[in-house]
Amino acid sequence: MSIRDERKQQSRQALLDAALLLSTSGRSFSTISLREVAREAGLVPTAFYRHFQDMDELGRDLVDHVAISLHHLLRSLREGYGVKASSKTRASIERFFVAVNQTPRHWLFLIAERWGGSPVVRDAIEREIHFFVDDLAGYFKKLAAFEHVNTSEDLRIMSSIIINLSFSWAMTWLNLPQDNSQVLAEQRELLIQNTTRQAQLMFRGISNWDSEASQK
Amino acid sequence: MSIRDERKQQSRQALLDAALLLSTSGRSFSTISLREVAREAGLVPTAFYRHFQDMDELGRDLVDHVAISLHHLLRSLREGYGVKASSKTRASIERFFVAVNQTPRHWLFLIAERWGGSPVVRDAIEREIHFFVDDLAGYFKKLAAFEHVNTSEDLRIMSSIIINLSFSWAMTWLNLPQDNSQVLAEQRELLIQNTTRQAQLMFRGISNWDSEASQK
DNA sequence: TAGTATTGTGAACACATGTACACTAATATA
DNA sequence: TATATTAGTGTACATGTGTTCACAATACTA
Repeated sequence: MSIRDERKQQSRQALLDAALLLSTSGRSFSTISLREVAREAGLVPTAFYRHFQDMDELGRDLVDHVAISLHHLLRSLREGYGVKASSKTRASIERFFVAVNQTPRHWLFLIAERWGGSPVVRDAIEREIHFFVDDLAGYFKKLAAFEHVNTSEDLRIMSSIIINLSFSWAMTWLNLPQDNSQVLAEQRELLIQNTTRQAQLMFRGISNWDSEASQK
Repeated sequence: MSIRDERKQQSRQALLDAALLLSTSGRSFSTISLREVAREAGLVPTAFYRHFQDMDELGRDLVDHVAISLHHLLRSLREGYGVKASSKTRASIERFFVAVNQTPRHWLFLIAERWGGSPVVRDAIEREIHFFVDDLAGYFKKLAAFEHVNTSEDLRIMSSIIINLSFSWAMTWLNLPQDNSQVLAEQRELLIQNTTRQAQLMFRGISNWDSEASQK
């Protein structure tokens, strides 16, 4: 890559980072302005147009960026799961929250903007979530615990439940008070227990599933 | 109530209605302006201040308004459920979607703004959802299907799963294309089937729940 | 090395916003 | 009936916005 292209990529990334930062610091994507993003990225407002046509295009690309990152993270989460097989549910939940802590702003952005104020971003996110659901369903297909689930439609349904619920979990986790006091540790422990039981309930439903009986 | 107070209430309500309308027409609460709200309500911008100190206060009151409405609706949903007892899941889901259709903007507002751009509104909504969860858990306690669930903590967990999932359901429902073509009818049918199975999976988990075994 | 392409700059614009202030018209109170 | 309250009005101002345009500086290309 040429020197010029490389620097352009840097500026571009600075704009994306700035937008992510601003839209996950108590406000939302649709409330931040082009000028703010440029300022945060250390650029003059007009330079924005050298990289994106408008905030919509920035939003779309940001969704792409975030979705790819989360996709990789989710896959690595699974692999970790594969090793210990169907060990303790609690351990899986803990690993999930660690993953959320790794890139909190990505989660915040994707989940908050899923129903947020920008139609363009909303649509882009909904598409990505669809991919997530399909991907997870495909993973389930290869898992022993799901052998008794006959149709791939049922697998998609389970995948979709888990993804939607995990979004609620992630947001509740990220909404815990910021200070790292004793209170936080207690609340985290409580939330982990709570979430673990939710997951256990899910798995009870799955292992007792009967594709034929619930057909109608 | 005096004539003056009555008219004041009317204007106040007009402002609340305008805010709800604007923030559920493709945009979000944090992107609408005080002037827009006043305009939509048929008032001059400065008249806004006769009713609310700022948009934050309007937002808080709007959450109150919406939460009360949904609370009543949910309770009436339950009563309808009580009659037919644990009849078909599908019928319950259908009644749920009918309820969503009854006040779509209330659902849109509450769910979208739950993680939206206004901290004030976010907090107010989180509080209300907490009440919803407690309320539903209290209802479960009296239900035969939940007799085997020992701790009220477990009841709250189930309640919380169902509420979070139902929000996803409502949003997916409301996101279906607007035109009332043949396509819409098909997509609705598909979504109803899909959602019904999700609910059935939940109930499988609940009826096979064992409070002791999952304790740790 | 000379000329071209492109990233970033600075000034300027028309416009929308939140809010302050003095004012009007109608209702409430004495 | 005379006076006091108050919901709604109209003007005004400082500020932030998206976008345009001509320009500067630097990396690419012939």
